[in-house]
Amino acid sequence: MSLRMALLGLLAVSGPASGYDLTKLFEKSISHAWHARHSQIYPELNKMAADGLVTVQEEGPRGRKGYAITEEGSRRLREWLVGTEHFRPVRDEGALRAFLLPMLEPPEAVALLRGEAERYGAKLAALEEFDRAKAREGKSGFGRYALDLGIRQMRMMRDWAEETADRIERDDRG
Amino acid sequence: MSLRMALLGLLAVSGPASGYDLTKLFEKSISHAWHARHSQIYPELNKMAADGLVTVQEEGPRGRKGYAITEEGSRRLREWLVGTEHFRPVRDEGALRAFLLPMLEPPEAVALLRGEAERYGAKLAALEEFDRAKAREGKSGFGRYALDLGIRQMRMMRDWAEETADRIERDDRG
DNA sequence: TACTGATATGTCAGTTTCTACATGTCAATC
DNA sequence: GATTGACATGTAGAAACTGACATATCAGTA
Repeated sequence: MSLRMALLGLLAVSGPASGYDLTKLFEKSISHAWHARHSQIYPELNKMAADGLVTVQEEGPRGRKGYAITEEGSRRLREWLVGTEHFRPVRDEGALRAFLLPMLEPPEAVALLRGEAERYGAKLAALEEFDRAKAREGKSGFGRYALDLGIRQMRMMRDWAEETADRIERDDRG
Repeated sequence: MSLRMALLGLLAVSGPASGYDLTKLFEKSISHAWHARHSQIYPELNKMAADGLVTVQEEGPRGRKGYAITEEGSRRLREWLVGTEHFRPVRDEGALRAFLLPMLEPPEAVALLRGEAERYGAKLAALEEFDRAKAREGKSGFGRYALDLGIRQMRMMRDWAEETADRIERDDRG
């Protein structure tokens, strides 16, 4: 269900798009929240078209199909959002690794954490740049709340990794 | 691989445990990072035993099997941790919903966010209590870094939901 | 003209995960 | 003695997801 809803959301927010576009949009806009490959997206779009949630609006060069969300799709998305009890549990390998840190020798753990802090910092910089670009384009308000969340997540992870590395070094020496 | 490594980590940290224990430990200690049901855990433990990563140390009442991590299991876990090239993408339905908020009318979005803020706040309180209990038991240092991360995550999500609800209300009125 | 890289869509086999079903023991209480 | 709830392990079918394979077009450039 989540993939369907993510695709409907992207179509609603960004307007009509092809499977190829959606694959890239996933990467660019919500990769820190949900992830899907083209091998999952293409079949799903076909099923969604069969179920009347999207329509093929135009056919472009290279077999391109432009999908658009339907009334039905929009209705279903809103229902799902308001509906109380989904909540697929989080799966975050980065956080899992954090839990497993005690298995390593302190210097190894510190090296791992410094590396992660760097990666999170890079991702943070990319998201902040994206945010600035959106601000310049004048796209304000509603659409940027998720981006704000992404930025907060990356900043939190970076700070945690950095501070935990510091703490381990301090405890190791102390 | 992640499930295997999570189970090895739990066995290493908490000592020998049964599938039943591990199911509850998952819930209690790393549910905000990784999740698994007993229907996934029991078969995995059997496979891990066949692969020599764990051994059945004792057989208790009601068919209980006490698993312990082996040398080989410990080695594999450390290898996996240090090895660079994993990074399963994050899947977080809460964050996905954040992205989809623009689909709702402002009052609906605000109600949704207030509800989530409350849930995150409750989870935060539970983790903080767990942390205090650990501190009282004198379990300090290394083992608590993951718990610290969990606390930061819950606080971040709660604050984001609360502040975003405020912003939407402000924008809606303004 | 040939090559390269981005665009574009698909399938398939294997792995992971979810939901539901299924079974039985032991301790405490009524 | 019967019931209840926590303990304890499993299976099976379906859905979601991954990684690799497969194919073809179009634009720009060497």
